[in-house]
Amino acid sequence: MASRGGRPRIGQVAALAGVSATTVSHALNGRRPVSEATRRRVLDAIEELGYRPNVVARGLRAGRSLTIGLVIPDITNPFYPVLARGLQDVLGPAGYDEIVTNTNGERDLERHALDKMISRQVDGIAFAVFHTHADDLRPVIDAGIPVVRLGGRQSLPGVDLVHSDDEGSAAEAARYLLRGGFRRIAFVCGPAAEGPAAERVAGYRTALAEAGVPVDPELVAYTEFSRAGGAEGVGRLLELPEPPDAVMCANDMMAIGAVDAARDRGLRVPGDLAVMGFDDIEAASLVTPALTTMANPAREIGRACARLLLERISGTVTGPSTEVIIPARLVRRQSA
Amino acid sequence: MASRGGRPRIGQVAALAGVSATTVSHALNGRRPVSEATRRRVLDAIEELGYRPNVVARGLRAGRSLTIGLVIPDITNPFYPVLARGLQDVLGPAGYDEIVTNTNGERDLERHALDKMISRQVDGIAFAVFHTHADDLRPVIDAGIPVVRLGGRQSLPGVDLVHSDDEGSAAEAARYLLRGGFRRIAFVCGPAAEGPAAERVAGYRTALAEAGVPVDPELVAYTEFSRAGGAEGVGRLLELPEPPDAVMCANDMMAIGAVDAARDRGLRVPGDLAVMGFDDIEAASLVTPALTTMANPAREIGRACARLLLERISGTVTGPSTEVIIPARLVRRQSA
DNA sequence: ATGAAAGCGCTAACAC
DNA sequence: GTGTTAGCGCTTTCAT
Repeated sequence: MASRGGRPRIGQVAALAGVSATTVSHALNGRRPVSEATRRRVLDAIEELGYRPNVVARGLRAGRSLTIGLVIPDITNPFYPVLARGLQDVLGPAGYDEIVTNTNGERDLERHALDKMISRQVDGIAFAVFHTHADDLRPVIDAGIPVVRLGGRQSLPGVDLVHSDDEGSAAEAARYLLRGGFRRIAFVCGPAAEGPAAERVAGYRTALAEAGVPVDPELVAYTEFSRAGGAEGVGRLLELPEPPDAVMCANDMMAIGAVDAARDRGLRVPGDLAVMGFDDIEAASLVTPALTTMANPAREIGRACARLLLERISGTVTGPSTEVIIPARLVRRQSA
Repeated sequence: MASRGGRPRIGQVAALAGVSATTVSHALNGRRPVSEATRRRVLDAIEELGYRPNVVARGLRAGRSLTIGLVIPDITNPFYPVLARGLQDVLGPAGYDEIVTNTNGERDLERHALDKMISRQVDGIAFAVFHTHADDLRPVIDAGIPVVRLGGRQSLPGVDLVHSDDEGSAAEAARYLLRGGFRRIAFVCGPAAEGPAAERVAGYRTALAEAGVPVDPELVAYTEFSRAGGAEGVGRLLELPEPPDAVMCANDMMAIGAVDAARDRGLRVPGDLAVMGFDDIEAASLVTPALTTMANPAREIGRACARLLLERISGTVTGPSTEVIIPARLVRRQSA
């Protein structure tokens, strides 16, 4: 009867209260009536022994673990902690805990992490990965575990998708600049306009077109997703015969680089060149001038993901793949 | 025999391979010899069925969950993701996963999180909290779960402690400034010199004393742990009859505020006033001038914590509370 | 309103 | 080298 680590088990509580384990169980989760007197004795016994139900045993019996798995490239990347928190905002109150695994964006580790999640009997998986093919998800789907993919675009069959509204928020950013009177608005994006970057470029084009501003292809610079990349891209744009008066960057690091480049050439930001970023990383409010940017709604994405997961787990939602798109928020600061 | 969610269980593998469940088990974790031929058949059956052992059941049987709990105030605070990653660096290869809970620094939630960890049968707990008293840890200790406390100073009985070397690193920072020829070195710390702040002030004093530089009490400013606080503290210091030529700040946000204050007064950094931070947050390298700072060794702390936990779990270490102190690293950039 | 017994999926004695 | 049996701690029929 004595259990490992000296932890009391349900039988000891039952013995002390003079009832059966069954009754203790029901007193605890109220699935059938227990007389008030009995309940009191049980509760007292629990208190006295410091009993805490074994969630692992309960899970084994019930066929669910009250655990969800979060599979991400690297928790150290500032986007993911916020995402994780958003998940917990919703999952915690529902009684779920979250187990986190980093994959470094490597496909082998992603597959391995997925296997581990199955082994651990998680009730749902939130995953933000790049290299996973539909094949890799087969085992998870077959195991009947709901999966929500975070970010990315192409939805896998049987997998829900939550991501930010890249196109819409780029359009919103562009409209903000247009309202500010800027007319030669450039866009500094990554090496190739694919994935989110493509959406953002599309939104930018849409907004310009709406406003009747011609879209000059020369004003889209392809470069690296880094501070140096941003500086380099803006450097090239500023050498154009008709340089831009405003620049939208695909992320905040690039925007910081853009400010560097402007400063190096003696230009004032936003006086001579307005700069907008994307994401609203912590540093965005700390640099000088503080960055005007579109806040990446990481926390909202996490929450939406958690809600979807809970619905799938409870069977409230049963249809085919769902796609949830979360709008980004404009954060006005000094750079634009 | 068929299991939930269509997941195959060990019995099905056994049936397909024409052996007993025991043999499958041993083929899998090699605790007793299995003939090569049998092993092959088992492995083939596993492959064919896509079998993945149920870690929950295994854990129930074995009395360990291969899970450790991480209890922190808020994963959104940039220190903790790095810590979590450090833990995983060591825990992952050892087969452990990490379940993370945020407490918002509230004592009730901390207690609740600890209870949850016991219920979930975690094999160890890493916790970084403020309001937990020894009493709150009683249940965990009684349950025989190893606990390592992260940061903080006073070690609780039966609880190991890992933290950064605040005193030593403050001394190192001060020595760096002294080597740079600065002689009137100020320190901007939090509201009261308690906890880590006190250690840092002590290290600062030690280094000055070593160098034969008089320690002027006026040069220690007490203020808030924020950007505004840093600006305010430095503002006061600069109004002194003999203002400092260098300032050490208790964290990077305050250092950024210190730079603000200097700039507002037309002072150049580091020309007129050298500024040093603590922590090396991401923004430290992004602001202008980039901050010279003492890097908070969060990842190393996480690793050390994980090592300690594993040793406690395996029983390699059995003595009384251990204390591990991790040195911080000087990161030279522009501000000093 | 309460108990006894079976079983979730696995592994560790204890056989042979 | 392999199988049978019991049991980890819990919840849930099925009885009473």
